Order: sequence, then structure tokens, then C-alpha cells
Amino acid sequence: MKNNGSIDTGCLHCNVRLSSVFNVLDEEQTKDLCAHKSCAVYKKGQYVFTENGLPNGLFCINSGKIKLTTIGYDGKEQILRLVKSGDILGYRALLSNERYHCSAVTLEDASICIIDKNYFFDVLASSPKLMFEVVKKMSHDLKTAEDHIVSLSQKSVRERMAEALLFLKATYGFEEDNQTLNVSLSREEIADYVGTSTESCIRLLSEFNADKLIQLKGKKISILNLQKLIQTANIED
Amino acid sequence: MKNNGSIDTGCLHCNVRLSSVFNVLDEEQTKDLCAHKSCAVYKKGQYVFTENGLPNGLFCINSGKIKLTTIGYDGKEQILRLVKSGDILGYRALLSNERYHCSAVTLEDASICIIDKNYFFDVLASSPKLMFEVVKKMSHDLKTAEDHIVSLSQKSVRERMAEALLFLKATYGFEEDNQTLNVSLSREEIADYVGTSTESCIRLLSEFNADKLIQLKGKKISILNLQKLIQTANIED
DNA sequence: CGGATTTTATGATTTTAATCATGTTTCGGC
DNA sequence: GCCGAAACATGATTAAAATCATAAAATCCG
Repeated sequence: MKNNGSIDTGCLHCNVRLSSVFNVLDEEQTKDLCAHKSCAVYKKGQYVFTENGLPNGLFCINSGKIKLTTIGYDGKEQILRLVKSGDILGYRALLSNERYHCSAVTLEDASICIIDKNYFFDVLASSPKLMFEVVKKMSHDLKTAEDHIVSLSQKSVRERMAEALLFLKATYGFEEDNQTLNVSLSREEIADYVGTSTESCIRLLSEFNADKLIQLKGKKISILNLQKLIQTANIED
Repeated sequence: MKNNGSIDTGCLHCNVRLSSVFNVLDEEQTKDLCAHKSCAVYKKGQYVFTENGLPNGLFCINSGKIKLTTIGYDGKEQILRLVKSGDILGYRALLSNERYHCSAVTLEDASICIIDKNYFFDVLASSPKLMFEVVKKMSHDLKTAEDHIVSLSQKSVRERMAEALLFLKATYGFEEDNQTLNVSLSREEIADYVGTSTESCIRLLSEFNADKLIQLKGKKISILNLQKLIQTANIED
């Protein structure tokens, strides 16, 4: 168990401040932000919020990875977004004054700040710059979702699987070896993102492994042949 | 050919003002808005903007229906959103300062205003209320897109087809007879929304017709048995 | 450490929906 | 009103991926 008191929770010195939407705030505003947030530590697999819950603040990821999932039609999960450190979380429901339409679950131990709802609305109204940053984030998520729609509509499971691996690379990057995806997902979770059955997911990963596109070591996936993986994903742009 | 001069383009008297995001502006602001927009008439099938183009304003639909489409991987179209009168159009790319990632095509003759880009950014910065309205719109579109993702991932084509008909009802409503969908799409366009082949789309509509869930009269689709259609769509909420 | 549970793996079978093929109807333009 | 093109329709075949079944490997936990 870590000593919580030793964690520096000052926003000014936050290691993800400059890569977050709050990079547009000045020193004064950042101190103010700091006075209206609290920080919490989550264990892997914990819920940050759940579907149908009411937001009472904005989450900001200090460290850790999170999946946004919703329960589909036979209890099957669908992973809608993947969140990383520096990202804001739970902004959609908060901004539109709705209940959460999906749940947020940590994929590893995480440290997450929550910013008071009323304060956040105030600072948004007073800082168009921050508002535009948040809008850009939502705009990006909308574009990503719509790209996903095209993919689901028009691509084969095989293409989507390759695409998913590239998406994981783009989102979380590599480990120090420069080829191992810096995130651990179960086959089922990957299937829940790709929109296929767990068996098909396992099969395709095994195939990619046999074809030396990737290398599997437990949950760790390394990309051996990026060029060929891009080809397999049938990506144009 | 209509006489353009006879069209009242004053925003204050615009028939869709109160149902648009601009309902939050006061009289003064609305007059100002009016001074920074122009209105144009489009024939059915015309492009309002095209993929990769640069936005130079915000479109606001006075009348007419529009589809947002993108070209997928074998030239196959994907319909991403459907737009109706009172809606704003082209806001995503504009707000995030990007090129359009899809094209907008009129589904029928339309009258569309375009609001100057710089003016729009100014009024957004000066009116948090308007900004929140726009954010709510984007938030709604994001939620809709993510619902679509779950549907594409987990539902059969049959279920998605029923769902699409319900979506058309929710978006455009009925004609005066209270059962005919107030929009005309080709089978191919419906397929491009559902994410299936044109043949499967035609087949399923024929089936629904034979099963008396709907009635087909050319492009006109009437919903005869809403309850059963909802069942077929396998909708829970 | 060892047993239980979950996750990963792989083969066989079935289901779903795409594709191919062909014919009919509808519609826009002259 | 007629012609050609596009849209709609339907049957036959093929391909893709889900499901079912079983087993091996990894992980959890007392």
C-alpha cells in the first residue's frame, strides 16, 4: 500500500498538465483549479463511474489506462473508447447534463483527479480557451467514433483486428523495446473493441503471430511487421 | 424557379430559430447574427461541402434534409449522420479547425444559411450559453455515433434494419397520415446507413413488408406495426 | 504448493449475409 | 409517350464469421 500523503497533487507540478486540456490555463488559474479538485488512487479493474450514474465532476487521468465500455444486447461488452494519462474522462455526460451512457474501468492501477462540477462549469464559461480545448477533445472523439462506424460497416474482422492493433499503438505507444504494445488487454477485451467473438479474436491473433506480423507473449503483443500490418488493415490514409 | 428576393432571410423571423442552437441569443444578438450570414438554395442531390474541404462558416438548415456521408474502402458510401431543418451542419470540422471528414449532400431541395466563420468564433467566445448549446449538439452526435457502434458490433443486419427505420422515424417523423416516414431514401442509401449490402437491404424491407411491419410504396415507407418493429430491432431502453 | 477457475487455443459445424446472376419496374429526359 | 438508365427485386451460390465443443495453459487464491 502506497503512502497517499507522499503524492504531489499540486496541478502546477502535475506531470501531465502540459499534455492535458488544462495547458491553456495560466499559473493563477491552475492554482485555482488545484483548489477545486481531489485525487484518488484506483486499483486495476475498478469502476471510475458506471452507466446511468450522474456525473458530479470531471475526471482527469494522472496515470493509468481506462476503458469506456457499455453493455450491449446479450450482456456483451462493447469498448467505446480508450483513455490514457493526460486525458479527461466523463466530460460528455457532464457537459450535456446527462447520465453516463457507459462505464469507465481501469485497465491497470491508476491515479485520477476529479474536478468539481460547478467550478468546472464556471471556469469553462470564463475561459473560452479552455472551452475550445474541451471542444477539440470531443470533436476528436466524435471523429474517431465515426471512423469506427465506417470500419465496422465495411471492413472484415481480419482488417478490423489489424486496425485495432494499430489503434492501440497510436493510443498507448510502445514499451522501451519499441515494438511491444504498452497496454495489456485480454483477448475478450480486444474482441469487445473490434466487435467480434472472443474465439475469432484469438484465432486471428494466432494467425498474425504465425505470419510473423506480431509476436504474442501472454497478454503482451509486439508488432514485428508494421508495414504488413498496415496492409492487412487495408488503410488508405 | 423561385424568386429568391421573396425569401425572408431575417433570423429574427426565421421559422427554425427557436428550435436551433441560436434560441439562446437575445434580439440584439440575433440581429447581429443576421448581419453575418447569407442564405442559399440547394437542389436535391447537391453537395453543401465535400470531404477534405476547408470550412469557412457554419451551416444552419432552414429547410430540407441532408446526409453526411464518407467514402469507405471500395468506394462504398457510409452515411454517418442525418440532418434536418433547425440543425447546424459542418460544426465539427469548423470547431476543431480541421478539414471536413465527410461530405454533406441534400436529400431534397433545401434552404441553408452560412454563418461567417470568424463571426461565429467571436460570438461563441462571448456567449457561453451558445457555446453550451453547440457542445450539447456535439455531445448528442457523439452519443448517437457510439450507439451506432454498439449496434454494428452486436446486432444482426435484420435488427439493425428495424432500428434504422425507427431512427428515421425519430429523426424526421411521420407525414400527415401519421405512419409514413417523412423522408425519401433509396434502398442503397438505407443500406449505406445500416452497413449492409443493397441486396440485403431490399430483401429485408421486402420481408418486413410481407410481414406487415411496414408498407412499401416506391421510396415511401410506412410503419404499420411499431410495436413489432421495436421487437424486431431488439431494443431494450 | 495444489486445486479451482479463468483465459487461451483450436477444430468442427452452422448460420448469416455477401456476392453473383438475372429479370422487372420506375424514372428522368427528349 | 418512348427510350435508356437507374433502382428495385429475387433466386442461387459462396464466403465469412459465429457458435458449439473440447482441451491446454495460465492465473488466482487459500
